Amino acid sequence: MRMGEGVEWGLHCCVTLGWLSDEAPVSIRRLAGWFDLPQEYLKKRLQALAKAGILTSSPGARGGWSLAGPPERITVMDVVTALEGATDAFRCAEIRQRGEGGRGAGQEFAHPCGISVVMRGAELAWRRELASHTIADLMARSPSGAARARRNYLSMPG
Amino acid sequence: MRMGEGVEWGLHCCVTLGWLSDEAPVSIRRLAGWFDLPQEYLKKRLQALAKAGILTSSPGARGGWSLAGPPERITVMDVVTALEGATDAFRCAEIRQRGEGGRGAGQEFAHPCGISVVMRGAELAWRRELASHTIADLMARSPSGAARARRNYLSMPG
DNA sequence: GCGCGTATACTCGGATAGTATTTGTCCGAGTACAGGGGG
DNA sequence: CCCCCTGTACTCGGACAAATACTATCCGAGTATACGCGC
Repeated sequence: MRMGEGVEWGLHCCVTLGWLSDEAPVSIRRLAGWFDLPQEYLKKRLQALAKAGILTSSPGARGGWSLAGPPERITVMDVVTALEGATDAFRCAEIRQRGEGGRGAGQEFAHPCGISVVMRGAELAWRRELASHTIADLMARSPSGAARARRNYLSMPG
Repeated sequence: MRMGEGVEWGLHCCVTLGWLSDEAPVSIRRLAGWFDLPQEYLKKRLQALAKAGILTSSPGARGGWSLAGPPERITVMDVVTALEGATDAFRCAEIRQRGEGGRGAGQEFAHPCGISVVMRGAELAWRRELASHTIADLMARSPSGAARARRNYLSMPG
């Protein structure tokens, strides 16, 4: 069970854009250059964030990406679900109903099976934890030099 | 981010074996038949559970699988980590240190980045939740008929 | 009855193939800005 | 001076290719039980 790399990319980009929210939008080229990421694929991930309403993109020259809202209102979970999808990691295939186990099925399967209940509960705890942190939190927690360095590089002309 | 199907299989098998712990070990053929699962692949997953010390297997005729310990002492998390590996779903690739961002690196990266801290915390909450439920819990929560039906089928000769 | 050989029913582990998902790249099209030339 | 036209720097979206998981199957080998056969 693995989470895509795009999540790390997306979160770092959100933090970065949070620091530069008072400036012009930042192009993919700049963001990819800062983190040394494949530009085209990063674009795809950011597009997913835009579709979820987390980022906005402006086309044309001097266009680029910026946060769609204040960093305090974007949670880590928002980013994760935008990039990884809203479906749970554990998907109950109801194997208890298949094969011989499902033959003489009575009321037996009216209730969801305990396994999926436990799994759902665990993912809920996970989501809750992710939802309790915002981009603003991440910005505040980062070393002070990081924001400055990024301003210099990413708002530099060229 | 998706969890392998083997987790559902493994948990159902553990519950089933818990119900049959007083009987002879159960063969793969029986288990696969009960849930209608691919026999050879199920075997692989159960072997992973055996390697983790959750199941024991006995070779030879009338051999098969059984729980290695009392169901109260096997947590759902034990099963999940045995099947999915112990590594976190989120793996921090430290992209903050790459590209232009890593050029003038000072003490900046001495502390782990806030993103991985948040992610780790969330997975911890997830694991904690999984660890709080045991196979015995799942057995108790299942409809009473299920245990009976399984005894009939799986301990039946042939 | 006892011992031996054989058939049977399992597991073990490696090798391999198929499929789905993730990651990465490419290209044509649209959009905004900037600058230059003609009116 | 103003308008249009073109070049440039972006994004959008689809199509495609590569890499990596995940799922599934196959096979030779080992091991314990069951059974029958000869002694």
